[in-house]
Amino acid sequence: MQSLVLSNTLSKKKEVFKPLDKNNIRMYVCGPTVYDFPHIGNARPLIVFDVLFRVLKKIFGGDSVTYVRNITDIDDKIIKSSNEKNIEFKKLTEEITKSFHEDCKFLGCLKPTFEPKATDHIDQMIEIIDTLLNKKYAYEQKGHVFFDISKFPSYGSLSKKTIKDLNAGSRVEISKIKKNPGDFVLWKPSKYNEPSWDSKYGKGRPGWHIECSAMSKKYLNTSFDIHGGGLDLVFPHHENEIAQSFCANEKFLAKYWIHNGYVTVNKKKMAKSENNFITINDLKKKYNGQTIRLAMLFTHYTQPFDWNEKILKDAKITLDKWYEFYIDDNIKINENNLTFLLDDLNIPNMITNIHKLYNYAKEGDLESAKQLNASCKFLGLFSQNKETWFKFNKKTSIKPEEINSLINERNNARKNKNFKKSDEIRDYLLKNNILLEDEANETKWKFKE
RNA sequence: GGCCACGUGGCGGAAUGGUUACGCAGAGGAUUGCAAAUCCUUUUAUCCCAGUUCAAUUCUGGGCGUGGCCUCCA
Repeated sequence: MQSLVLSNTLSKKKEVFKPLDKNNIRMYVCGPTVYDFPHIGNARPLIVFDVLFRVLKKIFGGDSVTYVRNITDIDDKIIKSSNEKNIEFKKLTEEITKSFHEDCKFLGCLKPTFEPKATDHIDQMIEIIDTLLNKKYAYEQKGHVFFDISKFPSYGSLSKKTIKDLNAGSRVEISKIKKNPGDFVLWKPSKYNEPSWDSKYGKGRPGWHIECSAMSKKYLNTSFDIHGGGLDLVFPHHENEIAQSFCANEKFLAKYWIHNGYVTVNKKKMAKSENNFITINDLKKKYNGQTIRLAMLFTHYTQPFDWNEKILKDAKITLDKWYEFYIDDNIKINENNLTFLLDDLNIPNMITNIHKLYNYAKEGDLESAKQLNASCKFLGLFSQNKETWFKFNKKTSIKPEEINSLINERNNARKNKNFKKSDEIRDYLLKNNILLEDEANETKWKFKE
């Protein structure tokens, strides 16, 4: 099999994936901060890295891949949101986590190997902070512990920034208690009514980035293969993770840094703060998870994905076609049909290939139909059987018996050349989402949408 | 202000130093009472200007445009 190639943010190039240990492939992907319901921008990394997880398992064997996706269940936004809703922060994070899990399932994502929570790893975070303090990479100031970025010369290597550039036009008010404006907090004091943990630096809570360094270390060791997430995490989150992990462990954190492009709306980044987001919850009411999944896979993961309804319609039409050849059997994908994914997860090319398989299948080629199924299943599609798929979300007020009797009535009218009546019946059914197809010997019906 | 990414037909979207994918939509035809479905055929594109080259959409430089980051963000 040809080797897997991935776009590495670190080198800004496509690189051949060479595992640190081919019997133990390790991938860490930044999961959600559970303060609000996930939107489709959040869905993209779930889907992208789910496909990568499947590819790695296929290449190296299912038991040789460890995929960690954390849940950040303590941070300022969580505290703010729980205060606003006047509920305990644990209650909020549990509710959002539950919803998040439903969304993952809805989108056809496999469960990661581990899904650690930040609040279960406070001790591990404190351990790293201690190390950084001892090594003088961090300093204490009024109950805070800050990472001193001036002590880490290669700070900014991932995001191609320099400390000098960062200071040039900062839009954030410069904190007086930091040595450098770019220093970031490892530990901060909590107010009396905020969640807090005891530490030698005082009662407080961890800063934003330290949880990922702690959890990746615990589950994947100090160095691992792939670290992934959305493009907006490159700076400062991943940059800071690199700094603190490297300085604490004196080993590189991850070899391949993989980032998915933004989901945009009218070319503008989808974000909570822009108020241009659509939650997965909202979408559930209207679309099947596979439709959303395929729509997102139409675009290469490094490119921006501009959200619009036309793409969902295209995805639905495509799946309707492909599902005609659904086979209820577990068929293994062959190498030819998988190679597209090895080239930096070129799913658009894989989809083109599935269209070709579809055309051969239509000509009666069973092997193509089988590989169409295998390809779709590999991408996490075809998670329902054919019958359930075509019934999904179909609404009509007419009972099947009535449909059949109307069809009979119409066909009688057609025999008597009473086309006015037959067209009336057809229009009536169409208004109720029933589309008729007259074949040689019988009239078939299906849902229009 | 600094840094970065992107610009392909009506829409979505790959790829490539030469032969210009693919899907949706559109057009014409077959078929049909008319449709639908199906089948066949088919139109339309590489932001602009230079340079390198036998040849550039692809490489280089400049311009224009759009977007992103500069400690909320997937």
